[in-house]
Amino acid sequence: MERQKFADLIYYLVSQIPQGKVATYGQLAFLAGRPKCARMVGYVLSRTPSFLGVPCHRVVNRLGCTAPGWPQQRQLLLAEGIPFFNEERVDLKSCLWQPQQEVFNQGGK
DNA sequence: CACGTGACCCTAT
DNA sequence: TATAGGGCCACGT
Repeated sequence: MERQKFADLIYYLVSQIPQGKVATYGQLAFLAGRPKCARMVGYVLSRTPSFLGVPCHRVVNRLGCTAPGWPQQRQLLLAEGIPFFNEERVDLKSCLWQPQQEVFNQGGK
């Protein structure tokens, strides 16, 4: 089941997003080896059972907009200290997760 | 099988 | 930064 593997990978990647940081759908799609499947990432996350404990609230679109129809996401992000420009947008400039940082950490920078 | 939809993204203006 | 148009992929009808 490629799709299930894709979903698992997305869940894994999202779970790696540190608190106080956010990632974009395109970013996750790229990391999952499917740069053109940002929509799939959104689809997968939209159907992610809460019992999996995946912090999907740390995922926003490339403009920093929170998911439509899910106002709670904003509160969750605010609770982690993520600054908002307005009701729908976060300040990606200062909160965007940069996976390479993790690589550097592991490599012993 | 065709068509519409969606928690998206890229390029051009 | 905002809008408009096109592309992508999986799913439901």
